[in-house]
Amino acid sequence: MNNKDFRILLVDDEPDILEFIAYNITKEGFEVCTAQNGKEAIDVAKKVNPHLILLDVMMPEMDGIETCEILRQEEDLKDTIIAFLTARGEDYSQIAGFDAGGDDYITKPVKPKVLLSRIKALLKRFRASNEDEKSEGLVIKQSDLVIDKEKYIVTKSDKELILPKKEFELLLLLITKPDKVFTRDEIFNAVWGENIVVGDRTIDVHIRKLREKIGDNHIKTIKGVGYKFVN
Amino acid sequence: MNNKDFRILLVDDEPDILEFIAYNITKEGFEVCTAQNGKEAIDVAKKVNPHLILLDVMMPEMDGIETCEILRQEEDLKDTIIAFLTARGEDYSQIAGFDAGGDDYITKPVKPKVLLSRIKALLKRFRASNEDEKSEGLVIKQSDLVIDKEKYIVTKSDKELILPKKEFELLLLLITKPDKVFTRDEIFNAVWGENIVVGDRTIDVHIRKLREKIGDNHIKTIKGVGYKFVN
DNA sequence: AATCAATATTAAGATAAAGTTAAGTTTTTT
DNA sequence: AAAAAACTTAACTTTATCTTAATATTGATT
Repeated sequence: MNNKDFRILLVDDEPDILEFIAYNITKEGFEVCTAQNGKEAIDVAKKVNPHLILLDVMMPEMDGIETCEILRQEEDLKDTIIAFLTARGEDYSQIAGFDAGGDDYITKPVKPKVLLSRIKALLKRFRASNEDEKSEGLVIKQSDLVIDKEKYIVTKSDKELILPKKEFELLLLLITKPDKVFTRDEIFNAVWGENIVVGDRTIDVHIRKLREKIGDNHIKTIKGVGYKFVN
Repeated sequence: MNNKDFRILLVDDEPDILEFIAYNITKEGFEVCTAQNGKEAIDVAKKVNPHLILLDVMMPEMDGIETCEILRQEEDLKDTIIAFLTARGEDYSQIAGFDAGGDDYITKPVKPKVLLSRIKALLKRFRASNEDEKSEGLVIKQSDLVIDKEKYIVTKSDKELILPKKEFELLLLLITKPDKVFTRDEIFNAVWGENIVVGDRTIDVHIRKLREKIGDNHIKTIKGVGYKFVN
């Protein structure tokens, strides 16, 4: 997949910024479209179905957060990555942004190089998850476990287990690559996200609950390294 | 690439802060060096060529912004990430920081966990560009041994061996260059890290345990020089 | 062959990492 | 608004792994 196959929707109310950023990402070969407010953004998004939306938080009328929440309800856009553009110091918006379904936030002013590096990182995630889904389908089977990603259900030898979100995602992560050791950092990034900070023992507690439900012998600890799923 | 392979230069005029932050990032295994002013920072940066510089903005004589501008002129430091440390509310400095070539800013006071999360996010960019690691095969084979880095497993003629972290890394080091003699210093630097001090016999004990598991005839002692892996 | 520094061997002690539990928070559901 | 569920934290326990220390062995050098 080439840069030119990625559609990026850029939303900001200031024409200067719009032009500046659009220029820089166009130069890298991405396909860019723009919108000046939340309403327009939603219209354009529905039409072009972009892979990535760069969404300014501070906008008149409908702000970025609100726009994001509406975008997230759109079924077609569920795979779209949404990154917020926020002015420095707007700590609150960062947190709220994640609640609203944002995947990342980028603080303005941002240097073109940095921005592009962030965009590429985000799109890499897209590539990765896209390939996963195609190759693996929505149901994963490993030993006595069947995981249905869509239904959010785990079946252990024909018994249905209902796992809370975090436990489910943790299991899903480990099980996608059986035997691979996932470091704590990898797990945090994948399950909690890069910018969320939680205590050291949180992961252990979730591992424990998982083991309680799927059996002790599936998740193995490699002390000082991480955890892995084994059959 | 391991945390201990990342060099971080920390610059702040207040010894307390210096010590506090240094303590916290050292604990995570990063290699840290410090400087108390802009001039010193430039000297040290040239010498150690750090991956990341955490630079306090408010410093007597030469402030962080100015220091950054000078650092940015250094050819060797063009890949170095520079992040500013600023007190909350110093609005101006943040903007100026980006003009000066900074990549990020972090507001003080900062909680250790948050700081570390930010640092890891910044260094991830480095890792990403340095990504030959992944393509560089995760499995190494030598004589009857197969080492799987991803799974953290060593297989000796179809028998799985589980090696603890230090033993695994030690074997990995030796086996990447069969027949090369690694001195004790080289081994310490690679497996333990530059700043960790352990007794002389520690290495012998690990070698012994390795020999116990993979067979006596693979690791050869060159008295007075070091150890090497032979087939 | 005697010497001596370097390495080997062991087992015990120390340590850092992970496990456990229960009590707080927060979020979601009713 | 109350209740329940999910998540996080914190204090404490356990354990695998690492280090040390004491003693033995090796092998180069004279």
